[in-house]
Amino acid sequence: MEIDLNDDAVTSEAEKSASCNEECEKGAAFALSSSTCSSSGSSSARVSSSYLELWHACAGPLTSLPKKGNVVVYFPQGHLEQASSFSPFSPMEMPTYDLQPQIFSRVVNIQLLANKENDEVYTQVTLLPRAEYLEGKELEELGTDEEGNEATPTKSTPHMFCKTLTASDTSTHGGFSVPRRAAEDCFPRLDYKQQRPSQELVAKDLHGVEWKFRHIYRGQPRRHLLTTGWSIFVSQKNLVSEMQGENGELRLGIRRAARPRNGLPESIVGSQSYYPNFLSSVANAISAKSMFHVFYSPRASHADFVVPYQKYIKSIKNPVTIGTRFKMKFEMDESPERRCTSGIVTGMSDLDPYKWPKSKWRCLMATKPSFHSLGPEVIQTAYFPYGDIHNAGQGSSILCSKPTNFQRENIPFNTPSTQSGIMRNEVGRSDITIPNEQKLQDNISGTASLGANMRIPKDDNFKGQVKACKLFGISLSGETTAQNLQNSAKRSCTKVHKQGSLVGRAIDLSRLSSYNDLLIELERLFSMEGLLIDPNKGWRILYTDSENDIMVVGDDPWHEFCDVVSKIHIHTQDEVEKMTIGMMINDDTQSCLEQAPVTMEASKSSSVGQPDSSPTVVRM
Amino acid sequence: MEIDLNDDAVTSEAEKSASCNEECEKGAAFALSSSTCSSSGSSSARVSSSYLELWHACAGPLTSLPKKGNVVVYFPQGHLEQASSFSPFSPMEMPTYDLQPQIFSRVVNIQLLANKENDEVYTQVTLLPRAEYLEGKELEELGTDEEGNEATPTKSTPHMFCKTLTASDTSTHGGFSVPRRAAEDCFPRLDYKQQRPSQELVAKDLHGVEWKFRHIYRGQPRRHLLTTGWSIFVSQKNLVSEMQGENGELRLGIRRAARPRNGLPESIVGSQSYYPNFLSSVANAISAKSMFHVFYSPRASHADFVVPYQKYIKSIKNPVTIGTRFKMKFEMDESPERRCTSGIVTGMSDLDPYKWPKSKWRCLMATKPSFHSLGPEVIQTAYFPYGDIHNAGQGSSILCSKPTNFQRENIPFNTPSTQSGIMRNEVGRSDITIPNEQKLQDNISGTASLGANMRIPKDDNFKGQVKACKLFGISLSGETTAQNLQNSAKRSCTKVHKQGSLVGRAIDLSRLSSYNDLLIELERLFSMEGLLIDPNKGWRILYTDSENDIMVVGDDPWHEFCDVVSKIHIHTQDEVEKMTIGMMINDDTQSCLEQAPVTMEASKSSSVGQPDSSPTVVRM
DNA sequence: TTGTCGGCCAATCGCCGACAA
DNA sequence: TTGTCGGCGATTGGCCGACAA
Repeated sequence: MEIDLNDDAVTSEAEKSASCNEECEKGAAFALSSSTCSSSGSSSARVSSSYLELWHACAGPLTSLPKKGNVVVYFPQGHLEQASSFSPFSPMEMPTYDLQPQIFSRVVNIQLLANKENDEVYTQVTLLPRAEYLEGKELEELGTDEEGNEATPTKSTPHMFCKTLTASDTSTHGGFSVPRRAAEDCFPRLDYKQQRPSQELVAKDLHGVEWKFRHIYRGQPRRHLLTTGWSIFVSQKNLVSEMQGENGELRLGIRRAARPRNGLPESIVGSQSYYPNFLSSVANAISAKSMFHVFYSPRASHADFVVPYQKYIKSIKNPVTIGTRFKMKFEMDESPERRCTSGIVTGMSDLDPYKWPKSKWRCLMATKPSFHSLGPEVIQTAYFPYGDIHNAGQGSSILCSKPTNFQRENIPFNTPSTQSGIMRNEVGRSDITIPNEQKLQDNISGTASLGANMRIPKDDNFKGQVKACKLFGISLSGETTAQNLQNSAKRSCTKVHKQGSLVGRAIDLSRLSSYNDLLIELERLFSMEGLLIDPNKGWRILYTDSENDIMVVGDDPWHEFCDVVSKIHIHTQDEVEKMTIGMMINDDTQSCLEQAPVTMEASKSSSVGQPDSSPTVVRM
Repeated sequence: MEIDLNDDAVTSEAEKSASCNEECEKGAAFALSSSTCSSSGSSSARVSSSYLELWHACAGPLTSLPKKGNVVVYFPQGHLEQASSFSPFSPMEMPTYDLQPQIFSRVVNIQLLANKENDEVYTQVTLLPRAEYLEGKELEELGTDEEGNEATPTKSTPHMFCKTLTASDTSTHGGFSVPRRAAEDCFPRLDYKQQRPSQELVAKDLHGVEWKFRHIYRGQPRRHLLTTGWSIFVSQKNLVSEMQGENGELRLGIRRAARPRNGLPESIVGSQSYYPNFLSSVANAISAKSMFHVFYSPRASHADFVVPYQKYIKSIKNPVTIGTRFKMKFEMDESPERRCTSGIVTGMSDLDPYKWPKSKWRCLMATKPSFHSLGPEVIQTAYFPYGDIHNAGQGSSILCSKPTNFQRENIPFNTPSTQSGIMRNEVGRSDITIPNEQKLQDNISGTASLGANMRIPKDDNFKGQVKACKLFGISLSGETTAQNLQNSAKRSCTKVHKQGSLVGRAIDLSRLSSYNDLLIELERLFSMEGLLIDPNKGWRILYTDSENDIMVVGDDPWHEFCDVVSKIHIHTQDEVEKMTIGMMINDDTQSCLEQAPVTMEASKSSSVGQPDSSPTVVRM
């Protein structure tokens, strides 16, 4: 845990602020400012700069937000993805109201908020759909004033310090030891002529709640301490606290070392999980040309589903192609250092061509890596920080070289630009594994890995409908395969629902040994003899997996399918096509299906010391 | 705050239980039971009886709930009313999707839950819209089995005591003083030969969390005390606690003196407040003939918007007319006594004739009085316990005399029976005030009153649309009325409903060992010898599982079926086909509908060692 | 029968400088 | 410069019976 101290009165040490942001990846921020405006509610139109800085200090250095008035692209698919991760409903049960995969909107408002339950920061973004923005719209027409114009704090952030809380700081035995420079820069000056100079500090947290501390300068040698009041703060904030200052008083913020499980308040999570139809408010807003709200937790690991329009257009115009090298930075939960990883894009596809054809969601962009549901030993999924992919040379650590000729097998590179993209990779569905290159922490028994693999289609039944190619990934150390312990199957049978029928059946997969067995058994259960085996009869079989994703039956190896399936669905082809709004089935897309394998090969590590973990190249 | 103590092992003192419920209007319930089944999750199909009793103890004596399988009337208007009370959106902004004001549904499931934030009880009701129930449907067609068939605890509730916590009980200075009778009835017997006999008690709260207490008998004179562990419980539960017992252990529940501001968890409140379109899920469910969920907090003051169908029909057929005298009971926040009030109906109207024409919401029924937002001095609004209005002579305190000639002003009495009803009264809109008649508490500066007034239409613009007359009420106070504890079965049996029969049966699956046994038993129960075994006789057996899915009986291994089944349904083949939403694609596919399920033939179990995992063969 | 209190012992809190990394 | 610790006084926790309502 760390602490930031910021004094608005001093604005000269930009580099200090920057380095602080660097260090404050996990911890608490403590800041002091000297402005005198009254305490501002979160709904107040004017948000003080120190509140802004505090919020960003808590959010972490990787968080950037659009500004009011910016045009952004909203991805309902991504929103749905976030919602369904909390919801008992599968995405299949969440109607999409025929929403377009990309919704161009203007940011009417953006509120920087904090979860009262755990002080985690989050935002409420108010969007006004603007149908007049089209994908083809030229950048010139929009001007470039919005370029990179995100609501990040200014570099000229004044005094602010970070300190990782020590055991002594958080124990009940004593108070908080204030680094000397921090106290001198950020606290009112004490009268050092006294034997034990002291004063009372009053600080506000992100909720506006005041905290009082006794600040004393004592000991031999002398040092600054926060004594009375500190222990209460530690316990109330659950042992992890940050502090910020504002409004002539101190301000407190919190950023915990570990990624939050619940970045959003339960009340908001519930709003998306208890009612599977939350997207209808978006549909309503679009038809009524009115606003809608989106909640987003930058600290939680969900991918950004609101993306600046400029970056979106840039990505469209500069599609990532197979073979593109990349590097990405990310934050580790348990380690103070920033890690980097790199790799090569090996494939692209639509994530869900049924419901969201032509969606650019996660195809042209992605976000921070998602580790929250995993132990430190295993990293399953890697996303890309969307903006940074194309920000090479702008201080970003993401490097985008031209596509190389790196290739393997006979994978064609003819990727339609409208469909190209970077796909996430999931270890759980892998056929191959990438060697680990780096341990994340010595004291962790397992080693962490950024898994990366590819799912290989083995069934031609769905040819032309699924562009099944996946991408790659990268591993860092430790090779523990993700085990789905979540097979909470109290039942030995898997439920099967047939479209149109409220009555489900159940089937014991352990008694079957192949997909063929499954088809025969399903045909028998539903008296559909011959109808499922033959794809021309118009039936399709899908399933919901352990992550609530709707998948096509037959892609995975049989035993892996059995491990992850939670429910099987029998649908008519017509119904499946309804999920596939206007998707073109042609040779171009089909070709992707036929390319199978994937192999990857670890490249040499360029790392020195350790900070930036070695890049890994994956190729197909 | 009060405490209930309940010992399942003793079931003989019904009157004690009743008086306990009487006293426990506010406080905590503490109960001890001796059953030995393992801790049950809230999603478990079988809920222990002590959990049920604890829940009801926490909910308070006025809470009654429909049972699974009951037909109810769902009022989206009332639901919207509840939602908008939390929401930043006005009801006007919440689309109603052209829902009918009354939606007839069958209760598929009802879960008794508790708010983890504050232990307040609430329920999740799963409803399946049943369009075939019409307002005009005769009671006779439905039979009377559902009459008063609410899921309230039985009269035979065993040992349970109530105690209002004293200052000493909740201070940090000491422990909890257990009333002697309570300790003797509900706690394991101590060895009184010892000088200071003591033992450790373990209790579970509604969330299944265990709490341990040292129970000691000491002092001069001797008394029972809970010492070690008590103060932690007090602080964790925020100074107000109740306790209940179950499963061979103690159980803890909480019912606070004051009505909760947040009966529902924030996550659920948020789901209705952040998204103004939550009713769309209802609309979707109706069009898809699928289920939807309703959350309801009996302790919060919202009016019931799910009402038993029978009571609804009764109210329709016996409309309250202007001049009807009534009496109603209600709970006071600050006073342990039950209060009664009485009055005369002076007018009726549609509450919102614009959005909800012909709505019976609150016109034919109403609920507990709503005081939560008011100080003790003024009681503004009075609702009627819907069911009791017509329950005169059944132990209810509501008396319904014939309409008197009571009238006031020149309010016309021409009330169409289809529109007549009792309207709530709101002081805020009153033109006249009814004198207060009784102080509720001497130490309250103001006097309590059940405000009662009348709103007089002053604008003829709405003539013919708004029958604006209101009613009023009179404060009585101090009058304790009889308690009507509805008995309902806490069943070890699984209910079976046969299509076309309003009378359900129950079957003890633990006495059966195979599907074959089940079929034979079902045939015997319903005098259907030979009809179920033979699939060609046109009958099908379905069941509702713990996840509320409707499944075919026979697919799962027998013991797993027993674990997850919550209700068994015997349907005709025709009816099952109706559940299949017409999806004619071609003749081929149609064929599978006609054959549908189901016959099963339980094979002999070949298992050794695992008796119940017998394979089951199903053929069609 | 039980609510409140004084007595009293133990545990913890939390402020201090010493000391050393 | 600052993390940890021993010392130690103050506070609180919490068990006991006395006493009286």
